[in-house]
Amino acid sequence: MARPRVTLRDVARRVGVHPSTVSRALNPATRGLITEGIARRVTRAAARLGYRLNPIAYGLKTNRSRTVGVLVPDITNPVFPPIIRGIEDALAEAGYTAILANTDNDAGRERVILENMFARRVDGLILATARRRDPVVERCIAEDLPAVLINRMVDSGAVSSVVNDDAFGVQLVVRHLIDRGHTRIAHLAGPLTLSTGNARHRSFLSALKAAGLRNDARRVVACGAFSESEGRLGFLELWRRDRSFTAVVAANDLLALGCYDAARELGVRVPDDLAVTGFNDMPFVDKLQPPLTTVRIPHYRMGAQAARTLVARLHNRDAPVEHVTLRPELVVRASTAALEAAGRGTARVRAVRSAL
Amino acid sequence: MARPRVTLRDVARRVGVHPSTVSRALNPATRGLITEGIARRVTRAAARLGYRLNPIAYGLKTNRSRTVGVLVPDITNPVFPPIIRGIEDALAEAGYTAILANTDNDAGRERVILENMFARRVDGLILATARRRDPVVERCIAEDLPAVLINRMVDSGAVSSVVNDDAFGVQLVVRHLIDRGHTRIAHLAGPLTLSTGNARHRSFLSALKAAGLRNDARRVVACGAFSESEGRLGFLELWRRDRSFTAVVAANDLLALGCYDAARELGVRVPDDLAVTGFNDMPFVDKLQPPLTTVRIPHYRMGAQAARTLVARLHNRDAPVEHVTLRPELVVRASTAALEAAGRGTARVRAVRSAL
DNA sequence: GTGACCTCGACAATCGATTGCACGGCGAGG
DNA sequence: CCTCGCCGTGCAATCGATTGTCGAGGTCAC
Repeated sequence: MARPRVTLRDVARRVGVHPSTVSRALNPATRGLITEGIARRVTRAAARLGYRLNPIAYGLKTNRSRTVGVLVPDITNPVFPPIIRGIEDALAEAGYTAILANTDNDAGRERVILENMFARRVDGLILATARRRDPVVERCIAEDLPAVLINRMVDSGAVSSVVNDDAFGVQLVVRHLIDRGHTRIAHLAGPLTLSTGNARHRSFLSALKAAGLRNDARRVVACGAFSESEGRLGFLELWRRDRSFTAVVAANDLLALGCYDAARELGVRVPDDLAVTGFNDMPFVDKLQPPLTTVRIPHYRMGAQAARTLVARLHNRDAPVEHVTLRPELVVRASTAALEAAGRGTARVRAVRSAL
Repeated sequence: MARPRVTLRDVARRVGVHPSTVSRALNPATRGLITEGIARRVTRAAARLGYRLNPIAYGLKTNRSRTVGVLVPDITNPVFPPIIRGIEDALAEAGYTAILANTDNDAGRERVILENMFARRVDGLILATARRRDPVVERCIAEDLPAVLINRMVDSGAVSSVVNDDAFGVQLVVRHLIDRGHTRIAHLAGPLTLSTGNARHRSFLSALKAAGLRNDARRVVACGAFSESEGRLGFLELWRRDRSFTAVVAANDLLALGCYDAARELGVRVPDDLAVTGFNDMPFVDKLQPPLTTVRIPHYRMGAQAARTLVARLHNRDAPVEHVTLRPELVVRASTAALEAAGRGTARVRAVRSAL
């Protein structure tokens, strides 16, 4: 039997005071208004009866739901689960609950979901879906709903965000490749409409420049999406344009996977003929053949940080906009290893090419 | 500015009727009580004003939250995201929202989370965490909270469930191996305290029996958890006991991954010396070297089905307990391919072994 | 023409909390 | 001893919906 829940009145009756007194005694912010003795008796009685605040009633009265909406493109993409765990763990700590939704990067779906979030009276939003100019973000600003972006940013910078230091990550990769003797490095960029794709692309160009390498426009292809199939197509396009590169910096692991596919089709061997790097360090990329050199992003920490930033804003409506950047680390694996040891170069690549 | 939301009273005022009339006109179940003409005017006005039911107020009054708790062990485990998507998509269709929580298989955490779910007044629970005898499930029964189990079952069968047909899946795998010429087949079982580990183990034994193969107890090892490291240890134990088997049926993909690791350490080649099969068809196991033969479980459909079962129960409190079983399919890849073609057998395995 | 019945919608209570306001009692100061 | 002020608590309104009850008005039969 669902025993009836204990309410404020029950506690009040038990102690012999008015419900409002109980409410005040139990609320840390107003507890000071109540005589210490009574407050203690209330607390004890509440504990004994097993009183729990009814969040629904609380929400109705205060118009706060202690609930946060979390929008991700697709939870099935393995970068998001750790982010989500980070968010949920940090939110739980502050007494908030997450409501998750997948947008599939579909603007229509996004609108519906957003509508639903508003209806559910979420106190704030964490968005992993932002485009560089984003209607959802603008709506949040217009409606004055606190939001924090994660993983991506909007160009205007008007909303708090927690992102990976993409520039630093790309730098790590490029330096690593140069250390391995590469000078002709191609880039398989992500969609330039996403801040990640854009930032990594720009960072790639400046990393080349910083190393004194010339930038050949033929060696950069932007993919339409962060997916394996787009990666494959992108690599084929790179290859069609010019085959003189000895390394590819893919803007994320899925694109790198596409490179593997295309390379296999073309008979190009990784890493003997070509070095490939990814970005994200998704689960299992260490199990690929060869294991993928990539950049590990602190996803869990990013999630937790985003949640904390949002909670801070929720507790203090005019906390300043904050942009947190977390440092990634390079994970070297066999897809780029032992290059100079093999003493290989263009000649070898040419041989493969003619064998096609 | 957060414009004030439109309420029932606003609509009522606009049409010139009482709020209760609006409520009834908008609720399909009670709409019949209202004259068609008024009902239409109300509907139109509501649409024009952009009225949206306030779920908080609704929840307070009806003691229903249109919210469902979803407990999974760890969203980071790649089998769960598709399940969760299935759940959320199906729930959304019925106007419900999921609240997700990760238990980490920790009973203490589970209790806290459950308490929180009760406090949030979830209308029902979907559990992917059930042990064969489970306190959470018992609590749900005691409190009369509708629940549906997914992926796992409880021994008592007292709660609805949606599971994969593990027996059928194991049968597919064993038959496939036998077709490939294997007769000495080992089994790396999961924890027997979980219904999946238990069912797959039992099915393995009966599949052997059905094929007229003898069951050698040395060829079965139960792992302590569904993890790569446990899989590795389990395989080493199998190997220590007896090396005459030519194939391993792992109870899930992570265990199979552990087999790959151990095999590599021992110098055993897959599939040339040993066939390995998994279970689940996790993302990227097709990228392993060699790609893993495994059983694909319809995770998304399971999630969706679980949600629908729960919603049915929510709409009709005495819907019968229901156990749905979904059929998996065999995905043949290189980890078991072309065995008989290689004409290999014990002799070859012996050779490898002596080479250690 | 009148009474019984039925239909439709208004009224008001309610869910469980928060919070502005009023009030009673007490201490201090004149 | 009276009054003023303040402190601590009770009172009651409120958030936005649902729903049992009641009454007004219309219809129909006698």
